[in-house]
Amino acid sequence: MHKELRLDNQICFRLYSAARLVMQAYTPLLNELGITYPQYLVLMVLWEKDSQPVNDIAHRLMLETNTVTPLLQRMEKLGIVCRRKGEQDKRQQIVSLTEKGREMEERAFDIIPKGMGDRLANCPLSINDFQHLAGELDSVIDSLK
Amino acid sequence: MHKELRLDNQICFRLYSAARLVMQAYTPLLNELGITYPQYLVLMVLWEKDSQPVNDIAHRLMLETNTVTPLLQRMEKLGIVCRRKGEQDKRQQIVSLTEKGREMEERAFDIIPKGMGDRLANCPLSINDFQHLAGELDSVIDSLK
DNA sequence: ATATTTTATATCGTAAGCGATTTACATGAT
DNA sequence: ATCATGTAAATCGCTTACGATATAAAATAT
Repeated sequence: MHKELRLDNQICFRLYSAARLVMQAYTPLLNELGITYPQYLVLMVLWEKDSQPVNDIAHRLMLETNTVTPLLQRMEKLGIVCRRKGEQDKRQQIVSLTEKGREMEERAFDIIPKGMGDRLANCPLSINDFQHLAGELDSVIDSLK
Repeated sequence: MHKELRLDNQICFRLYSAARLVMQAYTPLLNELGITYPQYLVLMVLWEKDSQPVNDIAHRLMLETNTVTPLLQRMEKLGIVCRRKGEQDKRQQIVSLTEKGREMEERAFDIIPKGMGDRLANCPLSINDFQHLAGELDSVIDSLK
């Protein structure tokens, strides 16, 4: 029985569980908008800067294009983004928000921050703790990406 | 442009990315054992306590049985666990390690801790930082599960 | 004892993720 | 200019996740 191999000693299991549980907390809120968490991530990327090629979106999210392409195809079906061939580089697909996608930012702003605040109300961590956590996660991310 | 909706301000995106990147770091190591990360989690549960019903494994991993059942079916095909009906309660499936599954603990011990240590060598966090991170993640997990 | 409800697991459908390969276009080399 | 190399997306196959539903056995109610 090796203590290194005990579940309770695994930082990765904690990351894996925390990520899943936080995504689950988002789910009912995102359902009101009719989107999933990864779709919400794509929207945040596009709200920040509209009309980007698939590759840029994938890099920003640290995902492969073979994950992002089908994601964008589903979002196109939902009518929240549109895709068109790049003009200088015809290999690219430039992804842009539709009017519906743009309008979702206000709705998200009304629903998500408050909703997540409520869900994390009984979490004992302070704003400071969360900032600290963010920094530590950034260290892990930077050293692995 | 709402700063609350910026990707950089999202603790959840960090958790999601860190979890994926750490799993990716495990992948080449687990490939040597011929298993995936969730399968490794199941093995850790069974190495700790062999012969458990599906429900107990699912609870330990905070997963639903409809995730764990197919996972166990694949592991059975790989010959690392076996499943048999519960004797007192015939609804249960008792999952046990095979000889192959039991032997994998030593191989995992030879490969995983050292391999992950190497991969995180350039991560600036100390042992103390990791313990602190573990505590903060536990707070998030406890308040959401 | 029989009917109702709960519980344990399995099945189905859909959306991610990701390794491997393919296709179309662009870029650089000769 | 032609050919080789590189790059952007897309496609394929497989494994998670998870909501919803089904099925069988157990527990409870009447």
